[in-house]
Amino acid sequence: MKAMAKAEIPSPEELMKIDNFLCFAIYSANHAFTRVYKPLLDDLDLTYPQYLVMVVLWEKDDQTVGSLGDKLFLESSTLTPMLKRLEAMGYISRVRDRADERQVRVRLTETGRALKEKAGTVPCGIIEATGMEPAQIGRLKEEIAALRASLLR
Amino acid sequence: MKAMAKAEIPSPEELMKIDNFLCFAIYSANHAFTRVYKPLLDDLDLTYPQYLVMVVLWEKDDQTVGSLGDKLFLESSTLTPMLKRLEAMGYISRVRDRADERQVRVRLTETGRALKEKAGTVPCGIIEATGMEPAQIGRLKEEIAALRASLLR
DNA sequence: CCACAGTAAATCGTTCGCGATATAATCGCA
DNA sequence: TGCGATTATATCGCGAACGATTTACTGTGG
Repeated sequence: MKAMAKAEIPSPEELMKIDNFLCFAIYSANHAFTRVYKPLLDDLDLTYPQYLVMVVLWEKDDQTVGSLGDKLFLESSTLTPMLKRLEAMGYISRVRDRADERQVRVRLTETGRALKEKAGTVPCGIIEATGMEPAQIGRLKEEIAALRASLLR
Repeated sequence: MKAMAKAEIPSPEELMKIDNFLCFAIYSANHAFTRVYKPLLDDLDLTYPQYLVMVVLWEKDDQTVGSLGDKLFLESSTLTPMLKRLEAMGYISRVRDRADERQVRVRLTETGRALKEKAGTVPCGIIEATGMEPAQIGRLKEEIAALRASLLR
């Protein structure tokens, strides 16, 4: 056996190996998720980031761009073009708020709302691909969310 | 208290909430890492993905595009433009292999090699930003690497 | 009432990331 | 030998993602 799993301080050499990078594990796992999602989302004509936007809207309809950005940790410079594509596909509408014309209200269309049913099987497919138990998934998710909070602090 | 943390099967409703998505935790943590890296890498004139390429080369110089892609889980369509930028910056050279002209050998320049010293403090800055202990980081990294393996299976 | 600070989206330019495809070199085998 | 299959990289088009900036609206103090 090669590592005694003592609480040793990692040497600078070890610190510089890509396979010891937590960030790289996350970076590459993120790409892996994207690839797993691809075939599942092709049916819905959604990309993975677009799907995340739809999930947020299915959870709560009629949100501003800013509110979506807060939940997804994305900037308006990312969201605006994405939302325009979703609008062009007929899944959402984008309308200036009458009361505050600075804001744009993003709403599901009937088609967009209906898509939720069709997407119902997607999470199962993903869970299966992880090869993990729901409880384990939940635990890992919490740890990573906590990490994210630290990083954004 | 709202959740008894029993090993219940999550309801379809719960499954469709973005904050319960493991993939979203990873997606957003990845963006968070990118933002933390930005100021640390600005000194080196590297983007975060470029930095990862350099790390792999510092670990082992003189690799083919394919070998880099295997280690970073990236396609040539992603790497080729990135490597051209690193070459234009003077950090690497790209030369066709004499023995097998299909391959391109990527090598560090003197400048590129020297950059490793300057980058020495980066991992510490990142570890600090995670707010985690090295052992904890290692454990989490392993879990996510295992997840990645499952997803790519 | 109005200049001005603040806020919300949109726009622009750059870099990543991929799939599909193209190009070019090598390999296998008849 | 030579030709079809395979392999390695490059190219292209598209969709994220961001920082910096712009545009347009709101809200406030004088």
